[in-house]
Amino acid sequence: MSTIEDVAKLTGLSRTTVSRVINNHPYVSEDKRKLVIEAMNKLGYVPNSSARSLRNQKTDVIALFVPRITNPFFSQLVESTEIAAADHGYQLIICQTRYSPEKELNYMNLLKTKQVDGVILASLQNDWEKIEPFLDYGPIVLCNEFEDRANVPTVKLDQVYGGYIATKHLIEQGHTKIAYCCGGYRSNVAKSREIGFRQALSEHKLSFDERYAFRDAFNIADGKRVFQKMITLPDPPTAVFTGSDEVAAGILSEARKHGYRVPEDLAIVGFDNQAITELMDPMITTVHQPVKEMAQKAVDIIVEKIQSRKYRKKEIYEFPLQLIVRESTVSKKLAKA
Amino acid sequence: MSTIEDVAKLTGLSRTTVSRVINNHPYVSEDKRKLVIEAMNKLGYVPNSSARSLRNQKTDVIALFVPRITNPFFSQLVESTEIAAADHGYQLIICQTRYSPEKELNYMNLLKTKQVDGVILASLQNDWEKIEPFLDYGPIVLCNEFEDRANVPTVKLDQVYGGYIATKHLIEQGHTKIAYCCGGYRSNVAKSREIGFRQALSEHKLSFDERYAFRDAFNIADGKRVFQKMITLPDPPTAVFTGSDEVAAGILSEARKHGYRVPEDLAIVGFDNQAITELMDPMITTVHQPVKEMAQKAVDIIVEKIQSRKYRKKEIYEFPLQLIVRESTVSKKLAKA
DNA sequence: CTGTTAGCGCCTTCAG
DNA sequence: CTGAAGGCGCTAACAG
Repeated sequence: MSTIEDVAKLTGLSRTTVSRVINNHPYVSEDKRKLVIEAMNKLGYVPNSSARSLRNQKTDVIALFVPRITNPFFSQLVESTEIAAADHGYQLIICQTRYSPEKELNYMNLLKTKQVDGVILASLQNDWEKIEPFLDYGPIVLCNEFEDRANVPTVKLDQVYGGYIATKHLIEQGHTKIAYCCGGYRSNVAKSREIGFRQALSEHKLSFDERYAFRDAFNIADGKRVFQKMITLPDPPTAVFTGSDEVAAGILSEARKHGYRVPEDLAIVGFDNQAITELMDPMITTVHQPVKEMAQKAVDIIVEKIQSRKYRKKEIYEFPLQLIVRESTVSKKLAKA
Repeated sequence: MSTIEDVAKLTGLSRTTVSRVINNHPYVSEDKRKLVIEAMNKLGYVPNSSARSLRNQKTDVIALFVPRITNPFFSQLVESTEIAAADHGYQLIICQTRYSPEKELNYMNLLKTKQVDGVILASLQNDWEKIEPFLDYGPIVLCNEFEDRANVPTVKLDQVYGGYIATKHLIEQGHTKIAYCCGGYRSNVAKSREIGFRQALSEHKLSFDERYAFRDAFNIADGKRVFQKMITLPDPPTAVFTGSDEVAAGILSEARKHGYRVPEDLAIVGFDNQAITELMDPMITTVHQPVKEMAQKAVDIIVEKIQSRKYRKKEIYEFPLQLIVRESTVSKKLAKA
């Protein structure tokens, strides 16, 4: 466990000079530089990062908050964020809030204790007022999730539009009884999709039926459960808009089990364009989200904020969403015609 | 950004006493303790973690190496590891090697620079000889992946048995032409499964047919590709053993597209027991891996090693695997009978 | 171009 | 029960 001092001694130079070599400073003669590098190799010397962090007041680590990493949307986000962060020389700490405000707040202390240089929030469990004070300690960037009151950079997708195009597509297939099936009461992502959903409805003189609304569907099991409930309804819907491909797949699988034909008896549209959509039979119509671009942008921004040290400015970066029509909404014969 | 000094001044006490309060030391009078806590709250004081790390020679961070986090097996592993780590008061840094030995080696420097207290390797891209020297700097635990020459704790699953039971099951369904379709030439996980595969074969007087072997299948697209190749074979297999549910799903989906009936024309067995196996039609027979238990154990061990400072002892912890029979290997009528 | 010096914020002997 | 002082390893003035 050699230190800079050891290298200095071995070369007969000062710690300063060694430090200069480490940090690629100019004004070091070529021969001394070589001498130092040689000594570092001989000793297997590597700078201690805690010492550097303490001295430089930065850790080169950022934290990414997600509810659960096993949600494929978020694992994609984590993957892309990790790659983008590594490109900038940053390590990534994963914080799974598991939808708990307490856990989220607790992880926020990473910023206060200076264990990370910045935080990317891909989900938000607390009121913004609880989060805002942490801006005293470092930058926060919202990525995916968003919040009107948040005075920070936000990288998001146009979820209203996403809800809109998916629903409009369903309406254009002739459906009038369309269920709404999303997850998260407090999430603005879900709220926006609902706005888009309602917008498409009202544009076509259809009204929102609260009996068709399910707002607690996150995963496959939820999808199955929702299907069960739906079919017990007096006048069941003929189509369903969902907030994730997992939910859509759950509904689809349960529908199949009950002998329902998709899309003839029930049309289903998913969200995220996960791999599963192309695996299911029928393949699931969905909304593609440019996760990679969003993650990349979020990292670019937080890196920039870490340097500029201006944290409290609201800037919105919005990426477009795209409907991908497959078989779960359009009967195969028609689609192939 | 207050420091311990600020708290000391505000209370009129010394830094030492404040430090004692922070670290729950005994021998601090109750009133002074309260005084300090009050002052900390007033100032919003939180200890600086870089300074603590430097002083204490530990970071309370561990690194987890995975090839890619979007592989559902690994995202499950990450999820469980993060939770277990948090329970022990550790943060988790994610290192995606993307199957690159260089990236892996590069991330290993986290140990050398003392940015992390320990490393959990869930995959291994380098020869052990390249990894071993890092044991000078901290503990390494193998989790999932393993290696004979590795002189470190290893938490693994009985992959030989996994390959064996899956293959045996296929044979018992009457198959004699069984394809082997796994990922990773260097991975001992894959190698072990092949051993189990061959073992089942030879126990039933069947021989391994190299034409039926595909060792570069990792994901859905690979599965599709493999199916295409398989059906062009002169005497194509009637069953296929795969190393992951994604590959199995890819094969299944492609088979369906080509009008093959599963399991009648082609029986398929997956690996991992991912959610997708119950979503596909037919549902996929697979091998369940107790990921959560494995992750939990790996964290327990690395935490213990960090404390004990003995890194170079080989210990094997093996968890059992379990065959889960579904529809992709047993025709529905029979299964329901 | 190189070295001396003073901390970054914290904890831990060692003395009271 | 409390405090003074040194140092973890590194870098950035400030002098030469």
